[in-house]
Amino acid sequence: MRKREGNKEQAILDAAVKVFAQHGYHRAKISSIAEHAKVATGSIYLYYRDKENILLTIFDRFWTTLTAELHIIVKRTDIHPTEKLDLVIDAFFKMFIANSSLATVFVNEQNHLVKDKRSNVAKQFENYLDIAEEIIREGVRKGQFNPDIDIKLFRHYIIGGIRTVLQYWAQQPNTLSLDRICNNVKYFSKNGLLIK
Amino acid sequence: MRKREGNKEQAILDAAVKVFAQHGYHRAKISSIAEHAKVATGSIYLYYRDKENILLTIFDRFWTTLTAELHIIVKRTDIHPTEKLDLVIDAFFKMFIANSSLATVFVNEQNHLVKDKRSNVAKQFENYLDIAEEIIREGVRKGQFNPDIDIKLFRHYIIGGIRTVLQYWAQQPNTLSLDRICNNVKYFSKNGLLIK
DNA sequence: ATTATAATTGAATAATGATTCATTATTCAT
DNA sequence: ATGAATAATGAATCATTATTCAATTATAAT
Repeated sequence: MRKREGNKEQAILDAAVKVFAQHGYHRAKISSIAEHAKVATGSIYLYYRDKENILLTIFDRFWTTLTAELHIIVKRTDIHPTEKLDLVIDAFFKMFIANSSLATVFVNEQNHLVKDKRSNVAKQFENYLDIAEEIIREGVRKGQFNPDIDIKLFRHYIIGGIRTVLQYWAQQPNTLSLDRICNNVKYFSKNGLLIK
Repeated sequence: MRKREGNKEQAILDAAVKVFAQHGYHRAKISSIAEHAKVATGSIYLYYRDKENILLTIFDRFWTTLTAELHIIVKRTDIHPTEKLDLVIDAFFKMFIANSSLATVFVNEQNHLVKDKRSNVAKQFENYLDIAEEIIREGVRKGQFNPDIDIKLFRHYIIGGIRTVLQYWAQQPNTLSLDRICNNVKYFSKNGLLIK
């Protein structure tokens, strides 16, 4: 027998994130991903059924990781919903600190994947939002969050806001501090623009 | 001579918005746009250089309209920055009331276009944000808006939030009231989640 | 009614790039 | 050292669609 040398599966995934970020999914060429991953074009197909499957794998891992972290945060009883919200936002940003290309791919391709309601990504995303919603409901119950807002809308709004500031950051990851962005987002979401 | 019958240019644009919304720009077929617009495939090329040019025209008109309205709002002296912000958000939503497909196209394709810094869409968008920023600065000057927030970040955040709630709406435009969404967005942006 | 001009058509072409597969290379059990 | 068995290669194939263009049709001026 022959053993697989190195972790080509991961190398392809990493390369794909870079190439997808640079050109967008549809313009990204398999041959270019192969080149970046230092494998032959055909080798890609030993690890992934097709091009779409590469993108799906990227998102699958993304949401699986994030959902696991969210679960832990939601279950905690030692902190207030306000702090939980902070932690969720932290966790979200943390995913991108080491990998700004992932932010770009997330921002640009998430929508297309979610559109297909049968896709696993759509389910994972819905599931994530449902769990996160529980934090908001807890905040409302405890009289800390405004009960009049539409929770479903708010959760979309904040995710969208984050997506876009991330993209802004990903364009110049070295001159902008993700920490600063993260803190601003926490502030916006809780306090808005007005002075109290 | 022969005259052009009907407004094919507009018909193609309208059809393209629908088809781009349904399948995304890259999967959208010129032949399908032609079919929807009730013209022959080749006729598209009498009005638009290529496929990309159709998308660019859609966005060009979108931002031109919106920027004109923004100008008027910013210049007003009879209302407070808070109310100006409301009007800007109103104007934004108004663009989509009659055309939910446009919302989807906006949400999905804007990023890709803006990525190309030389594109006119990128310039128009930057210009729009710059003008809108003036409202925030006015609010800060007048002691109504929090001076500690990062304005550039905030403007991306709110645009992103709006984009995403619009997409949420576009998925089921008949069951969700755009008015309600618009009001929530105004509230989120000004007050955030916390009870005062 | 005829002709010149421009608009329109849609089948044919061309380009692109995902996927396949015949071939070659590498590993390991014997 | 040998030869299964699997991994890897990348040029060839195939499918898809944007774009072109020769032919056709409609309009208006004469």
